[in-house]
Amino acid sequence: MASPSHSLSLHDSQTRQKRVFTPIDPENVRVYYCGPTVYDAVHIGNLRAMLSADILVRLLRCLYPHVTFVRNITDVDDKITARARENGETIGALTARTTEIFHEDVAELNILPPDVEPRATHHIDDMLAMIDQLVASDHAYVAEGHVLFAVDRCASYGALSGRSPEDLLAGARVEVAPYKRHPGDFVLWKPSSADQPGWDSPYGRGRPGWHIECSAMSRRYLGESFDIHGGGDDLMFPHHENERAQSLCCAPASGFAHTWLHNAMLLSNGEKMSKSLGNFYTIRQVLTRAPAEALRLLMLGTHYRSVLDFTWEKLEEAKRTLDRFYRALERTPPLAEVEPASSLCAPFMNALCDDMNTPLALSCLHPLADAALQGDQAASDALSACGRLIGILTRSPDLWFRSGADDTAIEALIAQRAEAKKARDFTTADDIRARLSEQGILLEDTASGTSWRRA
RNA sequence: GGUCCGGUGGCAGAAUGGUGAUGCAGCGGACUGCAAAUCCGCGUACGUGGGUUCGAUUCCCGCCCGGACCUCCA
Repeated sequence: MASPSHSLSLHDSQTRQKRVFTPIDPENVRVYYCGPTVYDAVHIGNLRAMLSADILVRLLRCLYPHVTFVRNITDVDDKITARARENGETIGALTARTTEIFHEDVAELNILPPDVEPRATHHIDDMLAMIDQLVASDHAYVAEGHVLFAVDRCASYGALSGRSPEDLLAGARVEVAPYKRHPGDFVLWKPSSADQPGWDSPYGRGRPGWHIECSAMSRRYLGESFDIHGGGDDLMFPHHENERAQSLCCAPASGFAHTWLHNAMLLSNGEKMSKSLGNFYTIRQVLTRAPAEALRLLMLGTHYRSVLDFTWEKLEEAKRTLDRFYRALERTPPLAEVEPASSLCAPFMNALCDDMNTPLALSCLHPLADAALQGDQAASDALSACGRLIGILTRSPDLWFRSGADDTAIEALIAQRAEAKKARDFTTADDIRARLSEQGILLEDTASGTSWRRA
């Protein structure tokens, strides 16, 4: 663990203030993030929330002895039902397949798995128990086979997203169903037809509404109150607002999530990256242009609460930055088992502890790389430790610079070129270098000989 | 229409009521057969109009511009 002198501040979306983070139970910090709905591969915009959570959890693990991180999988949803029908596959096959792709994608970005990854379909009983409770306490009502949450029975409804139930009518995009008492009321349980997934319940065969799953699963694994709940900005309303209302009405004194974290959106050409606009990239598309580690660094180069406009230029720049960092680590290899407690890491840690200011933290890495390039062992150790803390610089420089190339053939050409150089036949030498360059192999002559790397 | 966030050098991107980080790109130099890498040095910015203040990029108000949300969303 890092020195206890680092105190973590986080910006809480509900109070819109940066506050010193104080865990409910310092022995077990509890975090919940909303995970994906598994009907399709995620795009790199979706991964931003996963990465924000990853940085948060990695940091918390430095500061506290134990962290429980829960991130759900939504595997029941009308989009899933529709997609499975389009694809001519079963819902189970679709959700299993896309969950696997999701796991591969987050692993590519070096996003660590959560401690618990509950699936909605495994917690229908928990959801129904909560729905029963809400109906019994008159926070919800049954109408035409639906169970609806009554927003006007929750005094603080709207407190998270900063809107009143009346405000919500202004947008006029609410579904005004005749069975709703208030247009803002939302579904906890809805009836399923024979060709829709459904579970038996006191309200008939049906399926859960979107929001209840997170209330049920966070309660199951983290309790009625926990430390941090996070997700993308676009989840703040309605998803988190509704989740909060459900949970608080079940446990009014709990406070539910003490801190809410919302990351801003990833843009593409100045607009939110989204499936519907078609302006998205998957991680596989990125991998054709740069290692996933470059994408990770790119994303960390903007604060999580600021919008980030994705461009290929930024990806290239991130890759070059990693080239330099890895070169520093190659020049002065870090000693094993270094801890981020070194005083050299203090500016970096302070930046991270200030509401996860990753851009500022990254700027602290450059002087370390400069020093490591000059042979400074402590700087190299610190660079490696800081990098690992945020999930970069985890591989060997050799792997970074030279993986996937045919080193035998390259070494042979380098030997040929060395002969040519010895004979001062620079035309041949330059020709060999040019040929390798076309294959993306870059030669570097040094006093001790020629080394190569992938460009 | 409602709610909220933002506008910083060529680009990206932080901090800050008082000499404005960092990176990339650019320019000059060292090194090199030439490169690459590395090293040294240099330049350029607070959307706009007011206000508060000894002093504003920072705080407040108006305006302009951009983005997000307003029951699909990371």
